[in-house]
Amino acid sequence: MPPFMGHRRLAHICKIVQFSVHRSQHIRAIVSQKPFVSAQEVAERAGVSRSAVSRTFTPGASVSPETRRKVVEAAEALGYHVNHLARGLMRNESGIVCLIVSEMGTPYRSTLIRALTQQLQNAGKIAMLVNTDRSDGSVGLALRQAIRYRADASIILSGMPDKSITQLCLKNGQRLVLINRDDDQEGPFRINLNDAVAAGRLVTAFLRAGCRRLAFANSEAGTPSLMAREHGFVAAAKAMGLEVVVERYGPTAYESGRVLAQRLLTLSERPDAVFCATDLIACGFMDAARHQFSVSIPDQLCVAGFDDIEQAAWSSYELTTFAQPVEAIAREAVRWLGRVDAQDPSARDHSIRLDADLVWRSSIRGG
Amino acid sequence: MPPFMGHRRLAHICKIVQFSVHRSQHIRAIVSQKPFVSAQEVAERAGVSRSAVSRTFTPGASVSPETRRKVVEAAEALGYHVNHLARGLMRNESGIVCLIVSEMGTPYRSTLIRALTQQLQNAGKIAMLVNTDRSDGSVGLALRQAIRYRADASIILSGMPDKSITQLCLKNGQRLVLINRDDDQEGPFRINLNDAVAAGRLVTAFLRAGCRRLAFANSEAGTPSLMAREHGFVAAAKAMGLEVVVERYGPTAYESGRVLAQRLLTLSERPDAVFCATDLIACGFMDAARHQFSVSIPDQLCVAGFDDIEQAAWSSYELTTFAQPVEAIAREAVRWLGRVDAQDPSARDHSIRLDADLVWRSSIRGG
DNA sequence: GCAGCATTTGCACGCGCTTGCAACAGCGTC
DNA sequence: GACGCTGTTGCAAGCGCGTGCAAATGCTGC
Repeated sequence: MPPFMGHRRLAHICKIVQFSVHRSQHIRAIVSQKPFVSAQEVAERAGVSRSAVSRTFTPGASVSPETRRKVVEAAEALGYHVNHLARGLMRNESGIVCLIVSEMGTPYRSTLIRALTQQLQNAGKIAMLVNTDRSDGSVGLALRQAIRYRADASIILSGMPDKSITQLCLKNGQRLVLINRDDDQEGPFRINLNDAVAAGRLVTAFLRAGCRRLAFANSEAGTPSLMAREHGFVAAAKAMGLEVVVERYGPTAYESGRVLAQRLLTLSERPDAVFCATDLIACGFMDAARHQFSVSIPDQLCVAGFDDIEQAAWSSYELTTFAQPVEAIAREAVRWLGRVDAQDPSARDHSIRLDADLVWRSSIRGG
Repeated sequence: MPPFMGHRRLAHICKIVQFSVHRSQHIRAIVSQKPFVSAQEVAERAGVSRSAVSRTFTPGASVSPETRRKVVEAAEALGYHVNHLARGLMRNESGIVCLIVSEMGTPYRSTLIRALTQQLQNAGKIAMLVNTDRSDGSVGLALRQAIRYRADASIILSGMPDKSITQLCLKNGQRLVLINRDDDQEGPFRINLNDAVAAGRLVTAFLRAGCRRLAFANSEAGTPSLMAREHGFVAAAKAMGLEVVVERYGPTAYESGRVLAQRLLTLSERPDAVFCATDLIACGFMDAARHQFSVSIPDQLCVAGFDDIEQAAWSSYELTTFAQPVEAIAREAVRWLGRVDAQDPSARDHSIRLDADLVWRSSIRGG
């Protein structure tokens, strides 16, 4: 059985010909040159040893200005680029950080991805993106993929890994960051928001606007952060002596907001204030409320959301909402990765909570 | 000067101790175990040679069922994962595909990224994400990064690389895919839409709705695809004997749509049909038209967009628009990558055009 | 029992890179 | 002039893996 051989591999063999002659004679005819230039070739051209080349491209290594100049010159001429695969192999540090995320088409997720890639690049790292929209065990699969590529760390934006997989990662020297995955696992670095606190503050805002019949519109996803918002809201309302009508439906999306509006606005006692677990839900809710039930916002109904996606600021919505501190989240995540590289022993298990500031717009009276 | 040494490297040295004894005595005290298990260890545990392990994880290699079983068992127990860095080094094929994109927070871009990552994963590849929001030469930088990681290919969703950089990539054996970057460069695979044709069809739609005073709202980005829409629209209108008022402003974003509305709706001869180069622009335009100028859509003004982002379907907009065939784009891109892997010689330079279907919603009368 | 064959296995080399070590060059000092 | 010191360079080992080749193994048929 002829062994598999990609064409790029073939190209490469042209060099092996020095050692085993009888191969490659017909092969040489097919492909003329090997695709990448190696440090070896740069070294030859510059008239120095291969290690000199290596050192030239290693910050902090000891090279004389003269050799460096010769090397850089040769590298430039040949179009040489350090092979990060090989470098990662030696250094045992690939510079790759794996981003594990589902529903990356949604506004909040994509904004976070943008911020993370940006910050990672600033820190000299590079993002690898794994889509986990498919099956449910896919976070585990994604982490395995990360391990295969020897990613220095994985940042999980959606879903939850099994504890066993988490352990596998940590044992393999992978750093793990969980964003908004409120969890008690030891080991990973956890970034969360003060969801409950924020939600609580909103009750006062609603009261001040004169609302009395509060409702909470949630999805059925049951994510810890979504549930924290719900519980925080309900608890704070109860503390004020108010009941909250809680409705949950479907995925965390626009369409669900519409359905939730249908349910909540057809109640005999129609709510006059709704806190939607997410801006996306809020947009759907507002659209249905206005166009289907002719409810005037904020006159007859006050609405708030969470995330502060771009659309919340659009003048069709003018949604009062809590802003995800996206930049701060990304900064903290990347900063932790850097810190851990420096000093391992402590600081392994860590967790922070950030605040989500309320952004006032006109979907709530007063303000 | 003490050479730089990451902690993970230190961990590794614990094995070297077998060869050079006098090192690492104090090091061993610091870190106890090396992070990753290698094929060597699996081989030892399974009682076979290292090559047997390698072959077990190489599809199509010759291994007896018995050895395979032993190897898989040992690998499972040890938590072994093939090192794709090393594999990529040998095979000269990393499995990495680089996605180069700016403004990845916008709906259209993020949807495309989602589709691409999904398809790539299905094809056994993995996406590396490079954010080029920063400087302007950053596409070149991004491509260099792709070369450093020996990505099998780069897919460019935004910006345009210099011809020199393109050549560098191709010379280095990198495949290149340009999406919606209408260009005449040889070498890269180019996926484009029939922008002009689509834009032309819209003129008829506007006429059928009884519109006579046409306008085109564009950004100042000057992207080939945006300009193609503009020119296609203007040309088709001219063929019908109609002039088009063209206005351009700012980046391709919601805010620009608002400004464009301000400009176009304050004209003495106010247009009764506007084609916005992008859905995002259209949303801004509609919002300003309605809330600022109290224009009723579609009664007094017909609006169309391009992309069919999720928000276009929201009931605040109900925007008639051209759908980017996102899934088809992703499929074609990935398919081409696969094809090229198989047979290099021909098919290097290739280009396809896909159709953008018109999605009818209520922002144009009739339909 | 042995030649002939197909299948499996181990050896050894090399992918491109980093880095410890030793050798070496240059230079000031006693 | 010998010595020590600092800064630079080449050597060679090795990161974890794939794979050609040859040796080994198992099997069939005479």
